[in-house]
Amino acid sequence: GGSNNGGAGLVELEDGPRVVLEDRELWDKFHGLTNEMIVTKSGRRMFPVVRIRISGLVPNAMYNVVLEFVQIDSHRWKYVNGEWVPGGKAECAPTTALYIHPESPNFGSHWTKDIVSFHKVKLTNKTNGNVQIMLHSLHRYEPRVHIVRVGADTAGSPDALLRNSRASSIHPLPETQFVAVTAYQNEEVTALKIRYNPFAKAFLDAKERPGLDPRR
Amino acid sequence: GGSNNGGAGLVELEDGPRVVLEDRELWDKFHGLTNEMIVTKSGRRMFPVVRIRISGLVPNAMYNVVLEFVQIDSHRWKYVNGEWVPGGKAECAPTTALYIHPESPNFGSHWTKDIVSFHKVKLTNKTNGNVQIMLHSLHRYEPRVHIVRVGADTAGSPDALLRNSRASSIHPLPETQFVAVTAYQNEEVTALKIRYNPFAKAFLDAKERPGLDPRR
DNA sequence: GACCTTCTCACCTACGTGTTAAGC
DNA sequence: TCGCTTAACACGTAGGTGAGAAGG
Repeated sequence: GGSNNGGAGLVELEDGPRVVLEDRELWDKFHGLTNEMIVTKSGRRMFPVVRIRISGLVPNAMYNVVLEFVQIDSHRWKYVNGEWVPGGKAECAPTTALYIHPESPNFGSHWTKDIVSFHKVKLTNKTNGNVQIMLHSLHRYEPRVHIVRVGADTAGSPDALLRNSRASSIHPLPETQFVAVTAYQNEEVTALKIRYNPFAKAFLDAKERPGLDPRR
Repeated sequence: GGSNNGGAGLVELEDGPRVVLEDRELWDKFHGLTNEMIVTKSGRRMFPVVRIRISGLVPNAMYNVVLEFVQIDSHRWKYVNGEWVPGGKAECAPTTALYIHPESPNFGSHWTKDIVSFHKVKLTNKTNGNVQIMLHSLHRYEPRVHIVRVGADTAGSPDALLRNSRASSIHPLPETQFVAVTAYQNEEVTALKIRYNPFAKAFLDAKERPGLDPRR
């Protein structure tokens, strides 16, 4: 802690966990277009991947790190004439979707020593009994990170852990907001996904090679 | 606990963690031939995979689960005329190799709710700075499982954790003993590896299809 | 030469992409 | 019809096999 240091020129002015989003430039590219994330029955990974740098934890204390998906509003959205517009009232109640980082629980020193990546989280539109995140297609979401202190005698469901708010901090990631879709609507978003996601390289080749590739 | 129950017909007669090896039939096939495990510079997975079922943990307590590779004797071994025979004295001091299960640390309830698999452990003969297990080729090893109780204020190196033996239990897995090799010596071992490891299916096809495959 | 190690290779497993056509 | 969802598909990434040739 450092809040009672008398303010002697310290950079850290606040106590408690701090979270910084990685790949900000990439996220901003998508956010500027209104980002979309595919949801499928079997679950789809996110791209870009939510990756964060954490600091301000007690090294020897134990924490869970949780990614939450908050439904931003109660509207259903439509993509018409190149822009997203709100439709009627939402037909479904906003649900809380929680993804516990698979390295949880772990020591503060573990979470802060390296970038924490949520590349394994999968988004779905079906209520699988799995560990996947169920979202409503054509609704908007904002990912948030929760850092929850746990002890060797603290157990219970993820929800119970989050409600124990005295030992929990919340870190919104507004740059990672997105609309859940079953198929991409904005072709500029599709182009960005293909350009930067290595798993979509097959489609990048088809579009970029003619004219740019000096081979042959 | 159950050691002071007066022996009223209970199955569990002892306190503390219990470990049972999975895939016993498969392991016994290899053990009967004297099992071999490949070591490479970049690290090689084990096959069969060490998979265990754990019980007898305190659900809300925190544990590390560790796989240790104990050099059985100080001899160097040779494969001559179809059998393994001890050579001269060992030229290298027996080392202790520890692999902390990647889900560590975790609650007792986590470790006991499902099979714990060590499929990601990699064996090497080079001192990489990595998390890989360094073994001496042509020496014999016995894998052992350590279950180490840890608290939110317990930190330190893996070795330090193991030496804190008051909160640690050791579970030898004699059926998983093997000779570390850079190339298989016993062709019967090779045949078993090909037969049961899905990643070696290419070689299974080449050997089993002619005469057995009704296609064509 | 005999023995052991290293490297490259074809051939797998496993699964992450957007596309496309069909379904509703 | 139109809008949205689903499933099959081709084509990638990523990496686990023993074989076999080459090296020491």
